[in-house]
Amino acid sequence: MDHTPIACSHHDHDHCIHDALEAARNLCVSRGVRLTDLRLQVLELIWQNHKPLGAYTLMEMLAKANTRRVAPPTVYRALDFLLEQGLIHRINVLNAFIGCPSPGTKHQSHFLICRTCGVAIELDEPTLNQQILQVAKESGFTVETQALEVSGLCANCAGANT
Amino acid sequence: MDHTPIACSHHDHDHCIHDALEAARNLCVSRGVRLTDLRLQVLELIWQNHKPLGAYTLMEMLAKANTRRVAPPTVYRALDFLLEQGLIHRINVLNAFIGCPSPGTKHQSHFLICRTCGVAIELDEPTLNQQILQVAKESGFTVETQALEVSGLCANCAGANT
DNA sequence: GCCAATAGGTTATAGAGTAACATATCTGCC
DNA sequence: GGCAGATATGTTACTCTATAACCTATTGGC
Ligand SMILES: [Zn+2]
Ligand SMILES: [Zn+2]
Ligand SMILES: [Zn+2]
Ligand SMILES: [Zn+2]
Repeated sequence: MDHTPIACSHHDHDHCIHDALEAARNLCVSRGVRLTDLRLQVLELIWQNHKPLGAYTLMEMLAKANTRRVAPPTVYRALDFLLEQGLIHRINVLNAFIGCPSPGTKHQSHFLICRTCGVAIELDEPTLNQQILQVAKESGFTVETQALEVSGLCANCAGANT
Repeated sequence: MDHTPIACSHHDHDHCIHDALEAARNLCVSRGVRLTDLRLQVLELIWQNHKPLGAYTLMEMLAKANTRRVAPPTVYRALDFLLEQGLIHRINVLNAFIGCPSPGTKHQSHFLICRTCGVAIELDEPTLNQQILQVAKESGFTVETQALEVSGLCANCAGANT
């Protein structure tokens, strides 16, 4: 069974970017929130590839793209907005941010993270979510957010070593 | 079904501390590594309760306990040692560290974290681990480490609100 | 006792994130 | 259009977390 994630495959990534920005625009319109130039630009930079980017990396990228310098609070506010709207996720173990391929649908933050190439693959496994909720319930715990961060080697990078 | 975790129950916590330090001593002896005064003291401080503590909080506690000031690298080196030996876990979402109740047995880092009282409950659910490995395998991903951090309200804190 | 290895001390700095306040931009209303 | 309140961004300064680099002390085998 070969379910190689798109992030690890050769693919038309312009398509990923386009879809993500389109979905973001639609969501923000439907919610009546403002996807400003800055927010859109940060989202676009995050989607440059399937690897999580740190806030300060994004700052540098913004500085190069914009000529103008951007201070930390500016980029963090944009990131906060994108997080609130579910357009990106935060990868705690990396202090970094990555675009969500399915914003709008309520879901948790479950990732496979390759330590070699840096790709982060978002999982969509309702049964995993269910089992986590079940385990928490047995301890009388009320779940608000989940973060599953699995680190290791993606299919490409594991294959390269054999 | 009431499986209230020990961390959320009234319990003889001296017993928790004693067991943890005893287990640590035994493990380090059997592995031929040195559980120095500093490392033991840091581990003991971490075990003061069932709440993750930050490195700088530990530094302050050390300073008070020791009279001598301790600089960041000192405490981080002790933490690195304890992490390597599996005596503590790192809670990424909090940038904090917590004692492991079952060191020596190879296992992953799965926690329920209460946002109100700060308690972190370590899960021991082999089936959850298995399911995560299965999901990763389907993506061709080689798992090295897992970090599941579920945030919400523990049984005590959820109950207090009703 | 001596040497190599390991652990800890010290200083400085990098990296991540926020508080507080000023300015600009947008939106709805007159 | 012009105004007022709300929202968004700019700016400065700072806190918290973590590590690099180098030096000294301690340990354990020979
Ligand atoms: Zn893509
Ligand atoms: Zn990879
Ligand atoms: Zn206890
Ligand atoms: Zn609680």
